[in-house]
Amino acid sequence: MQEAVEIVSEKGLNALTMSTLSAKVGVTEGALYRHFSSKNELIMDILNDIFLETTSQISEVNSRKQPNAAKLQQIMENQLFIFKQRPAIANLLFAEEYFLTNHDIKILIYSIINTIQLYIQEIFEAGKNNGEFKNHIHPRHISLMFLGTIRMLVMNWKLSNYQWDLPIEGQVFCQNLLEIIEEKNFNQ
Amino acid sequence: MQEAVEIVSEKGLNALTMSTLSAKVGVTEGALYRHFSSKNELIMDILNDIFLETTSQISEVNSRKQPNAAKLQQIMENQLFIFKQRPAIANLLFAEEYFLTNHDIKILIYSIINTIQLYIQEIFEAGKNNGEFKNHIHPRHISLMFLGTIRMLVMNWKLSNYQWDLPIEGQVFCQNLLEIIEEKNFNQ
DNA sequence: CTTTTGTAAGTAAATATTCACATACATGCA
DNA sequence: TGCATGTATGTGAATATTTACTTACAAAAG
Repeated sequence: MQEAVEIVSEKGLNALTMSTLSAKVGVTEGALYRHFSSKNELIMDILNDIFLETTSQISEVNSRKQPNAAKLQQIMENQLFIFKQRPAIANLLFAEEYFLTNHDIKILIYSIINTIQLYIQEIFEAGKNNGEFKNHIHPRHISLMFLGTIRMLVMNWKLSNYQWDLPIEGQVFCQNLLEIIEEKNFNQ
Repeated sequence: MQEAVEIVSEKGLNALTMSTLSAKVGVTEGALYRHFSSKNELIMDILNDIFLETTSQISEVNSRKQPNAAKLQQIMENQLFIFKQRPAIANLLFAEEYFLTNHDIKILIYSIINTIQLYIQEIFEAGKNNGEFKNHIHPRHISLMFLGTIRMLVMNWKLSNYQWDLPIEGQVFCQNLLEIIEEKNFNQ
């Protein structure tokens, strides 16, 4: 699974075939089928790992006692750091088109993104309730914009051939968003 | 080209093969090669059409004499309406992964998205300069968030099996964003 | 001795692309 | 009008390659 993620990171999802994977691992294709009944199962296992890793990281950040603005900044930083180190994860999470034909994978990606969005949404909700953020923001909308920003950043970063630092740029964006929605006279 | 777009709209980018396309058009595969030297050329021709259509529409909206907020709303509405009617266009524009291996197509998609973002950015810039939007927004950041929101909306819409109306939901999001950045005491 | 894990060599289907050949049709010429 | 010629457009069959996956058999390990 690690080698598979590496292939996707380096050469994109299309380069991940049972043939290239077996070559990279150093076994025959048949050997792969001893461990994964199909290529889809392999991908779904990887997606499940990503799911667990991501949600555990977000909920860890969420459990810390600190302003909600700080939580959001840390989540974006963590997430972009992961994408920076293993771009494959962005490829897989945002490749809904690629799996349009496969119902199971579509459902899985859907639930992953949905879960992440709900986490973010709750943070905005909490910040709105304790007066940290302005009262007229809509947590559901802002959280989707938050994720959309991450996605667009990653896409631009890739299209620019990784010429700038993803996490740093992400911090700038996050600060800008927070500036707009933060209540000026808020004190913890 | 129209039939190709339809295939992508209905069954995704992976379903677009010279075989399926020729079957849909009602000719043989060889006939397709009388008009397009390769599959990539076909896709690039389609992308170029999308490019022209999109930018002409945006600049038409931009030339109207009206508040910048209204321009943004109209652009989002137009764009989501196009995506609603021909989801393929979203597939193609946002399929950077798919074309990771093809340099020409990557460059083309890059320039399309870049151009669109610059248009949006200019509108935010104008709104900032004439006091319509708050002074501390960053046009480059906001425009990227604007596009990210559109993209995320389209993705959610697809993953939800088109269960809600895309343009209407887009309007709600747009109004929310504008509420946050609009200067309250602004009068044209 | 049984289960796990591997190999080598296949499979059928799909892929983009090409080729020799056929038809349709407009234009130019007698 | 009647005929030749060139070009655009199509056919049908074949190409080599790649794809995910399978099967018969062997080694290894507990």
